[in-house]
Amino acid sequence: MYSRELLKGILKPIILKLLSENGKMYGYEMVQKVKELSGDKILIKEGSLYPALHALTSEGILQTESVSVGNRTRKYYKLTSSGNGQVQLALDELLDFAQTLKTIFEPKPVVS
Amino acid sequence: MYSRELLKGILKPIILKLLSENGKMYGYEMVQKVKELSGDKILIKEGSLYPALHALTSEGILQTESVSVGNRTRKYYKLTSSGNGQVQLALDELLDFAQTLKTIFEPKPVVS
DNA sequence: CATAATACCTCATTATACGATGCATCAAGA
DNA sequence: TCTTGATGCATCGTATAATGAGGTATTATG
Repeated sequence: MYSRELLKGILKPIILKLLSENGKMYGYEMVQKVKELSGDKILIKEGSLYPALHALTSEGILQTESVSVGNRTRKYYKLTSSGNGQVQLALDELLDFAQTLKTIFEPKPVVS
Repeated sequence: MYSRELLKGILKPIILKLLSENGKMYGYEMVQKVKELSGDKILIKEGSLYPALHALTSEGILQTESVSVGNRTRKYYKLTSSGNGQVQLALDELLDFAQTLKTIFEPKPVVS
């Protein structure tokens, strides 16, 4: 698990990335998926995820679809067409950011 | 420039990285160096930098040395011996984080 | 029968980067 | 000479987003 503040700013992009690749997912599923993708290093908390999903929905980027599974309700999220158009910019920024971090923190070889 | 929140959590590690490689630096110099290293993508603001430097100093990780340059005072920062021992963990975390981001956001090749 | 996993949710707290602001020196050009 | 931009330090209120703690309910497992 990374230090708390490092994760700021990456939650919404992660959601967008997941949905752009998988079409539709529900909250609990996203938590599991990110845990798996990150090798247990990023554990999204429900207290973070649900507010983020609601925000993206009210921004018109996501839309929901509720499905009953037995007696439980499962709420699927997917990108709106408007959301679809905005995803690539967010993902590009994150990739670029990751590359910049690598460049900065790459160990400088010791001259021997 | 990256979206504001993305930069949370990377400022102190950046400072540690700079000092571990350059021995001693002063604040203004760090701002320029990061700008250069990041290709103008990370512009550290003074309102962020100086409080961070002070915090690291009061945590015993950095120590200062004031030098007069003409009529101006320049405040150099360097790692304490205690700080030196803690640097590697922080830098490793950031490198690891950068790699995780890359893994997550790497474009998934479209199967054609 | 109890516990863990599934599945959703809200809200106060916390951490940190930023903008605005302030002060002062120095170099360069109009 | 005057003004602008760069150098160089600093403080402080604001904004933002992730978290922890709390809540409710269903389903599977031992």
